[in-house]
Amino acid sequence: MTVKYFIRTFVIMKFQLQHTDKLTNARAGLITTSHGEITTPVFMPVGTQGSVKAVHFRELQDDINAQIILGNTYHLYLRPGIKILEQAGGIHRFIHWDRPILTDSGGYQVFSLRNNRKLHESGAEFRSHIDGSRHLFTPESVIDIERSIGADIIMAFDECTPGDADYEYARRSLELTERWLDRCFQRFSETEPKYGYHQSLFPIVQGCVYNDLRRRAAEKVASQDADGNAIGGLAVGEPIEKMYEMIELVNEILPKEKPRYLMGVGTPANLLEAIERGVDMFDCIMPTRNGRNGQLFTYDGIINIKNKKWENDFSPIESGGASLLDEFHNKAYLHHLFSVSEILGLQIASIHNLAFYMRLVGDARKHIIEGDFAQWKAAVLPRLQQR
RNA sequence: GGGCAGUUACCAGAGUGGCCAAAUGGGGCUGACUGUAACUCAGCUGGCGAAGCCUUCGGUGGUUCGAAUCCAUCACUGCCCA
Repeated sequence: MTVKYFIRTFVIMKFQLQHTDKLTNARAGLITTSHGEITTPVFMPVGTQGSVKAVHFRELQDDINAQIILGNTYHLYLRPGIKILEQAGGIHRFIHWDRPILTDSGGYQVFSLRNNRKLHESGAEFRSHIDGSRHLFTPESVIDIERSIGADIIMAFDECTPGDADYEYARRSLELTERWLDRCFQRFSETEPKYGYHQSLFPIVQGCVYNDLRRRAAEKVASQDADGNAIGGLAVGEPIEKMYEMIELVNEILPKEKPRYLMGVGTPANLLEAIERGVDMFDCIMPTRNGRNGQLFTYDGIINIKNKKWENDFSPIESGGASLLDEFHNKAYLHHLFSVSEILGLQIASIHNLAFYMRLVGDARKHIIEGDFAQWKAAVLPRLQQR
């Protein structure tokens, strides 16, 4: 391994808005980080524990062409732990990924592990899902951990409010998130990156499905003057139309000159709807998890490769698809791999789905630049959703 | 030729008088999955249907109000002895 490969100049993250669609709020942009550039709209594959499940970094880079991937603070803190990550010289060196990385804070685990944690003013007390041990996450400790992990973009510690929360719960939850946000920025300003490159802290808009809460949250987030801003607490049980409403409302307030990151979303259709409403960044486990469970996303709709009807379909996985594997293998073979539980099936399906997501947001970008995004979206949307 | 054990749904396998269309696995079919406790989870898997009804536990014939379960007999399978 050449040392040169990992030497980085210290670049402060910047966002350049390259094109804005005339008919919609869709945008095309360019993010610059110490680990390279990211064109937007961008989809970020999720690599929770330092691995995008079932996908090697070579495929991630050369076939899928992921521009940035995610890691998770809660999971990486539990295993391998901060000490190992520091000894390794940070997450990039540890996993050998030289492009940008973003870490989620563990705020989503406050939501998804809600039976294993208690919320206090000071923070969230988790019981490890692995061994039941107790761990206290505070805004301060989360920033410290994210400094040690060393991602380019780090997320504020929040409570991801469930989509069906009542107004009172949502209000209190938001107020806690806002107090935590101040503490996150305070700690962030008191500490330095550990590995010689810049880190950006993104605040997160919560507020559930309530207009006044979302508006207020967006104003608070906008006032931080962060390098980028995130919208959280969506696609967590609320009706889909509410999600789109909230994105619209929040994006009227979030600064146009900063990237907007819609956390944890979503389906291919969700992505296009959100891009249309001015979102620049996405992550979601859907292409990988659903891929492992046999669901493939294509421009001709959603297919469940486990279904009997693919048993003798020798057509390509996706004709003209984004991954090299799409033409290389046929549906009958992938169906076979799933029916005999071969690991290769999970790999091919994950690679296909991620490559498809990359292609989708890449095509969206292309049409934003060419000026016919709305037309393209209208043509493509019904096909994406058919089965 | 003799002795012993066995034959249950696609497969394996529980059930040994009514609560049995029959446990549980596997397989099969379908569905779900949105900042990943997920190669996971859910439903269906004799037939028709809403309830309910109909046909099943190797075959046949019995006993009994009632049989996968008890008896007789036949067939087949496995193991052991000649």
